Order: sequence, then structure tokens, then C-alpha cells
Amino acid sequence: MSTGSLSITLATLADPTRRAILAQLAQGEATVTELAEPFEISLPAVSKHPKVLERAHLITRSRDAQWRPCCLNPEPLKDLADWLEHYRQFWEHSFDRLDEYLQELQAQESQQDGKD
Amino acid sequence: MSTGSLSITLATLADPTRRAILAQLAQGEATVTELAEPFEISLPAVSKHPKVLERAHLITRSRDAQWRPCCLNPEPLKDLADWLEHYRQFWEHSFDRLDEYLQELQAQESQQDGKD
DNA sequence: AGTACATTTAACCTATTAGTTAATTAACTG
DNA sequence: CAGTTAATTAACTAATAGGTTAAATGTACT
Repeated sequence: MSTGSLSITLATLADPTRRAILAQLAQGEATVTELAEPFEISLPAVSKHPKVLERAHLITRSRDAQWRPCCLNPEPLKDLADWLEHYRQFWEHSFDRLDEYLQELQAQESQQDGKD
Repeated sequence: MSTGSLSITLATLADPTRRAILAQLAQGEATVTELAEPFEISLPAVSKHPKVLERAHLITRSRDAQWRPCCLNPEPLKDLADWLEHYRQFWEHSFDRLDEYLQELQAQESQQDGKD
């Protein structure tokens, strides 16, 4: 995956309204008006978000008469997850390292206890 | 984790320079000058990124004389990974579901074949 | 004290973003 | 065909981001 599309994915997901829209679409397809319902902002404001999500390939849209149902597309999320995997070791092993450190500390203290 | 900090994490990661810096820090601590080395932009421009990364808690910084070594902090990445998990089913089961759907379709057709 | 190095701050510029209201397009319905 | 509903476009605004160059700060070395 290109650096560029990862940047676009992340920038698109950075907006909480868009993440809320994605969460709603995780429950199934929805039209713009349906998506707009939970928000207090104007309809044109909401309407811009599917466009942004579509440009980032996070959703796809079809046409059903005057409705434009939106559908979640998980591929960019998978790409993001793949990128994140490179860093997993850093959060998974940090407890181990803390643990190691504490054990080391205890070992030193025990040595001192023996000495004094 | 709050919606706000996820937004900050994502917005911070959306910049490719900052992701490159994180990748560099995955190899170990580095100073601003060291971090700047691979980039063509000015030093003050680079210098702004650690500030942003620090605000997002993606790095921590210490002080060693006139150097300010940066160190990766994986917590926000873990939070992001946790958020992403909610969507994993969509990319992992998407083939399965297509498969299921096709099987369902075939089953219905078989029923109809039986009836008619 | 004076110089050199690492980093940041200040002041500025430009592009982009997310919102607004008003107007427009497109499709169905009576 | 007239009216209604769904969605978008247009024109504008305010805030923010990421870069620039020049100046300032902090620390070490001699």
C-alpha cells in the first residue's frame, strides 16, 4: 500500500463525524438522510462526509432512485491494521519489559538485603 | 479511550513525515537533528513534528544537554488498534459472507427447482 | 567570556478543512 | 405537470496545518 493512501485513510478517519458514520454503516447500508439523523449539523455539511469517505475508498455508493445508499468498504481499514502491526511489538512487549525491569530491581534489592 | 484522543492520534499519524519519524524511532531513540537527516525540509519544519507527536502522546522526550531525544510511546497506537478491531470482521469475513450469500442463493434456487 | 552546536520561537504565507445558507439537480408521486 | 423528497453544488467564512526564513534560547567547550 502506498504512503499516500495511508495518509488519506488516516486524515479521513481523523474526523469524528466520519468515524460515527462508519460505525453506523457497520450496522448496514444507509442513505445520507439516515446518516445525518444523529448529527446536529446541516444536511449539506453531512453530505460532504460520504464524498470524503468515498474518495478514501472507505465506503462505496450505489444509486436507488433519489437515494444514494452508502456501504462500508473495509479494505483501507485492513491496510491501516497491517501498517499498525509493525508497531504491535511495542505495546505488547512493554509490559514484559516493565516486568523484567521490576524483577531486576527486586533482584538488586535482594542482593543488597544480603549484603547489609 | 475518548473520541477526542483518537481523533488526535489519527490526525497526527496522517502526516507522512510524522509516520516516517515514528518508523525511525521504532529503531530506537533519536534526536531532532538525527530525525531531520532523511528529510529535505528545513530543520524548524522538522522540529515542529516532535511537538505534534508529543502532544498526541505518540512520543516522549527527555533532555540530554542540548539534545532532546525522542522515544516512541506505543499506547495511542494500541488504542487505535483496539478501535480498528471493531471492524476486523468486515475485512476478515467479507469473503466468507460472499460465500455464504452465494450458497444461500444456490439453496433458494434448489428449493425453487424442487417446487416448480 | 566567546564560540559552536542543538533546538525552538516568531512572523509570515498558502492550502485545506469543516461548517454555514441559499440555490440547484434529480427522481418519484398525485 | 406541479409538488415533494433526496442529495448536491455554490459561495462564503473561520480555523488549522505545514512550510518558509530570521532571530532567540540553552548548553557545552576552550
